[in-house]
Amino acid sequence: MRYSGDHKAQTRQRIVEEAARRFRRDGVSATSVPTLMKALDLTHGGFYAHFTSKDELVEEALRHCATELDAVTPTRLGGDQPLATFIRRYLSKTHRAEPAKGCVFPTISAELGRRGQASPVTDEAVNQRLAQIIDHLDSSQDAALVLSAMVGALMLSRSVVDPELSDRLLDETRASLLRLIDAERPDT
Amino acid sequence: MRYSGDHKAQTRQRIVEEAARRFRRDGVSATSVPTLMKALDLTHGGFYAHFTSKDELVEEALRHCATELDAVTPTRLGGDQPLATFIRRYLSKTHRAEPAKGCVFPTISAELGRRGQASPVTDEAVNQRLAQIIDHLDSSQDAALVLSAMVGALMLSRSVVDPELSDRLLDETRASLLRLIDAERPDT
DNA sequence: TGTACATCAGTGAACGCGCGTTCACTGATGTAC
DNA sequence: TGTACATCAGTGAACGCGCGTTCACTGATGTAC
Repeated sequence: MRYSGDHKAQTRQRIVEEAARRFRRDGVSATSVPTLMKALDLTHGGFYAHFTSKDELVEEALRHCATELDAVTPTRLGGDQPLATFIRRYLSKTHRAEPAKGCVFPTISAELGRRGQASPVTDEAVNQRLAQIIDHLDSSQDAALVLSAMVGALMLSRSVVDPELSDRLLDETRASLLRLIDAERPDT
Repeated sequence: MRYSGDHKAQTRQRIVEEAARRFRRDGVSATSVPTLMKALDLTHGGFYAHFTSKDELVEEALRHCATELDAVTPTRLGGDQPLATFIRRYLSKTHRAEPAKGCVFPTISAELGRRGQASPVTDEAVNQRLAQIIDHLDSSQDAALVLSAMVGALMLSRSVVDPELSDRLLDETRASLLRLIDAERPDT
């Protein structure tokens, strides 16, 4: 079949978006090319009309995740209200329940840390995004703490079996962070 | 060949320990039974004289990791000195460099969170250990924050490509945490 | 003490399976006339 | 406007590979006599 105009570009985009969802939900190595394509009602062979390898898709999907993050990240820190809102959204039960739509770091950072040795995936985009977030938060001295705690709490709350412990990790970390950033800016 | 006494138990223990190392270094699914056995100068077939399945080994290795944690975890919080020491050790460059010997949470929590759906691995031991740590820290109100931040910072510092950013995550989070727990106990 | 036998930890070929990737192909549609 | 042809996104059988697991086996050593 021949399709016209931007049909191919659209398909490519659908693959990237579905991959970005699945990489976050199931992990990179647990997401196979055949399964991914089937989910889009395509066959696995067609994949290589769009990407030269799975690794190329990984890079592109990570870039997509990093870009998507813009939507959730506070781009300006004009006061602590946006930061507090960011923390509340990040450490929400909605975010915990939907890793596929959420932040990349809690789901695939550990896997990416290992990929470095095995396969040469350049996760430049993700790294840059991480640096950017820290810089944005940097008006506060505790940027690294705030980021690390959010990522850690979300990851742990997802991995824990006991629902009570899971809630506790989420709720207590959120409360502590909000208290912390409030103490830092008592005048606003 | 026939071996006597506790030879079999010793081999089993060697398998568990090597698995615990590799699961943390490479991840659970990236560690194969044949590779694991080869590392111990054994053949893959013999594995099933010790375990009924890889999943059984996963459970046992996680139990092993949880127990090992005792060595690094502050068992008593008689003052903030032990907690401060714990934080310094946890967020050290040594710990960052050696995931195989370190804490389980930063390396396989994300993977375990997903395993829940796919395969029925009961990571009870790991869960209990997590709850215990929080309870130990609980004399401070920020137990969940402290734990989440340490786990998150270590994971992120390992996954990041830029060494400067990696150091920054480790150093700034450590500094923030030490400042935080110091502020909480100004009298000690 | 010396010999015959039973044990069973460990061996390695073989299984079915899904992976990433290749490749000859198909056939609906855009384009040329 | 109508027809012939070229295009190329997507198809699906096939590849080599490593996985988890099975199983008939081996052979050094403990035990019985």
